[in-house]
Amino acid sequence: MDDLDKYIQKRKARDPLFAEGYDSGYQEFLIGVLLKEARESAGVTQEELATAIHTKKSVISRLENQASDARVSTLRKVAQALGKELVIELRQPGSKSKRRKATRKRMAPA
Amino acid sequence: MDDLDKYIQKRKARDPLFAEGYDSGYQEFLIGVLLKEARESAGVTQEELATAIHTKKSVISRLENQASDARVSTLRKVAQALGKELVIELRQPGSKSKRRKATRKRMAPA
DNA sequence: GACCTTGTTCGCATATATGCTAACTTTAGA
DNA sequence: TCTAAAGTTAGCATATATGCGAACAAGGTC
Repeated sequence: MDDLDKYIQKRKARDPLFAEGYDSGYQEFLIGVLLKEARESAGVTQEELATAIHTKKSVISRLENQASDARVSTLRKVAQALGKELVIELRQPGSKSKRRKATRKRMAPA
Repeated sequence: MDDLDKYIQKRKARDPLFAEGYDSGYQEFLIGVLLKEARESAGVTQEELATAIHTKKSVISRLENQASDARVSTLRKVAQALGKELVIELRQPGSKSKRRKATRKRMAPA
């Protein structure tokens, strides 16, 4: 899953809004990343995915990039087309595996 | 979590559409159940929850009962008001814990 | 450079969730 | 049975996601 990390770094660089959103934990962005990651690991283009769910590539791009909201049904359609299952849960905060926060090593004294 | 099971049985009885949806795995219903469960276990009324997210109790009821879709942002608001975290994942189908399918015991021979 | 594939963005139309009010139903307690 | 609290549903207005076409951008290949 290192590709995802790389992608995130890259995108943070050229997309300040994304960086802000990601760092402050806004998840709308993350869903887009999730979708993109799933699509790429499935090895399909946006257009192929779009066709599979009877829509257009512009729609997929918007889902992956625009920070906007999405309906559960939309996510489910995409997930299914990618051979995945959409899972929605309510968790006790902090109860699980948030993505590790790049533990920064202390600088060695100069 | 037996209360949930009881609720489901009860609702299946008086709501055929729900029964159909639930049994065939439609998840729109399940989200409503999830929300209701979370709210009740938090011990708040629909009206209290509604107030917390600056809306009306009718909205909460609709979320919990109507099989309709919902936006991710809406679910997140509700989750947060209940002190929960909304988690969305894409899973390999069958890779986890689907709710156990009421294993029916074989009838004893008459 | 020209070309092709893939992805992004914009603008608009349409579909549908959400916000709200009001009336009704259910449930629980006295 | 009466009452009050809690929940449900219907109808309508509004906000916003989705569907779509077209133009543009980024990358790769020749």
